[in-house]
Amino acid sequence: MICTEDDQLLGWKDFPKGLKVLLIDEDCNSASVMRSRLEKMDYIVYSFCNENEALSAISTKTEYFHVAIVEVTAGNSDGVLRFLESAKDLPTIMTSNIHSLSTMMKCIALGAVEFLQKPLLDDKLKNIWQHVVRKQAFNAGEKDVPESLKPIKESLVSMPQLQPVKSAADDKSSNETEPFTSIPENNNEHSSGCDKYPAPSTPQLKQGVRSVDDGDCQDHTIFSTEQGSGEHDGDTKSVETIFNNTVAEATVQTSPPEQQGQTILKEENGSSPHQKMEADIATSSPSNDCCDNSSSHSAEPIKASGRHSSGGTRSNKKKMKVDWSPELHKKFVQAVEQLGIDQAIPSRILELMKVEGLTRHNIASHLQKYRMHRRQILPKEVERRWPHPQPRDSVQRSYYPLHRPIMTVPPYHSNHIPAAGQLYPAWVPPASYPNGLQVWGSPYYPAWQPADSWHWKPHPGLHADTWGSPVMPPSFGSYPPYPQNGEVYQPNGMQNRYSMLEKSFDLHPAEEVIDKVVKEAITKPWLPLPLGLKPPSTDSVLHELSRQGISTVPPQINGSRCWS
DNA sequence: GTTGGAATAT
DNA sequence: GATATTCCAA
Repeated sequence: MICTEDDQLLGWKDFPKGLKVLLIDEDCNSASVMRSRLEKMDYIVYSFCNENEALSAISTKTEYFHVAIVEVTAGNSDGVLRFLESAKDLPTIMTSNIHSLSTMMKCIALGAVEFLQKPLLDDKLKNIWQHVVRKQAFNAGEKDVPESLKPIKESLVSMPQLQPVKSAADDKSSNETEPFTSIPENNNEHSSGCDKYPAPSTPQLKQGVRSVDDGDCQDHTIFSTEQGSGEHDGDTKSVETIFNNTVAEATVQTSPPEQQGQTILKEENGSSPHQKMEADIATSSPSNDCCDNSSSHSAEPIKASGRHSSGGTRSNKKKMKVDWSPELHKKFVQAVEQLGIDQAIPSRILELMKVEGLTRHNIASHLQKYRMHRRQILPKEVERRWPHPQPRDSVQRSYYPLHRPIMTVPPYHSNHIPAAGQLYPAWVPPASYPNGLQVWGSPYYPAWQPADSWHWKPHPGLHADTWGSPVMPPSFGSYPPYPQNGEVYQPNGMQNRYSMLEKSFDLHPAEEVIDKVVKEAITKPWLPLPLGLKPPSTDSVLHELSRQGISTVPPQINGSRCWS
């Protein structure tokens, strides 16, 4: 998986055969045993009886060592520690019969890559090469990297696939046969059963890659928990936030200011783009000042949280959860108001909001909540303003413009869309807005209030005189106080013309309205004629139409589609 | 097939 | 409670 043909060790066939191991063991017998075991594994062993000899050999550079194995005894710990300090660049594995946590900690703290308790298993010895690869691959400078190992570093560093947890079987089946391809394999073993091969399991303070290992382990655990027993199928983009935080933290804490930690961190961030996005937005949102000009919205990613990235190549079933921050909600409200609440449908709201990543479904869901809030709040306001007895049902449904009486929208001006905040001043001055009308989100959105103060007529029939020319057909008086959906609200083509009509009635004389309607009918003869005019008005329209040469009208005009 | 809206699930 | 998802009608 992680290694391709190109990643092969150049000039190092059968790696790790020939790896040079510096062995320090004061016990000659133990040393010879260890040597023979290592040599069976095709390592080249240089054994020393004490640290000084070894350090001398290192300093004189008579030989290059890839890895050191140092026996720690009760009596030589000082020397061992000294060795560790002096040979920081050499991956050093401690072995010992003693079980002293403090000694282990000291060694590890001083840079030992691993502390192995004796007796040593073959597997552990066999895998010591991993420390070499790791050390070389993630060493800060290139200077210490043998030419033969540089390909390893490059391949490892550039390999986000290091993170995912895949089954060992996968790796084995798909990997090349090059020895170092077993790095992830071993890590997999490590992560899928963290103690199966404990060899490279010691926390490695000097090398960021350790956090990858740990991350693997944690990742696996957390991820499994998150996803259930099932199907994370190696999708690294699905890693939960907690995983990223954990890894990032571990990386930062354990990595020296070298590059490897940062590299890993980048990879982690990259594996969860939405998280970065969230962070970015979270910091930028307070400065959002787009409320002043609702028409100048610029596409803006949403702050979203969730376990999956929306941009993942894999089909993540779960969408990210939209966080309707005040700013986002403000945009929403502005869009709704800009559209006019009767035109505020998810798709249009979505267009106006211009928020990247937001979907129609998100809008619809939010709109649903929005309306519910309105539904809860408006009755109170309505009750306050219109203390007339009225059917409860009507009040409850009045939140929705389709059910409200006509004339709740500003005068129609051909293409003018009133800006938010300018919607209904003619009816109720802002000063008269009740303080108690702190509706959903209103603290954030002054422009919201007018929209909330729908001063619709609870009884159009009763108050028609108050609001200008009635627009109900003659039979309307016998109707329920509130037009049902599909009555006042004209579906399809009827809607525009009619809403235009209704929008015009409050301020425009009937004749002017008729003119508008006539013009509309002329320019868009395919649309049905509006209903809702009083007979004289309708007659006037029809007369004007015939005068203009339009003699036929859609059947709806005479039919009873809306009013019967 | 798309959309909006309500109901329901998470 | 907030949001996503599902269902259904248009």
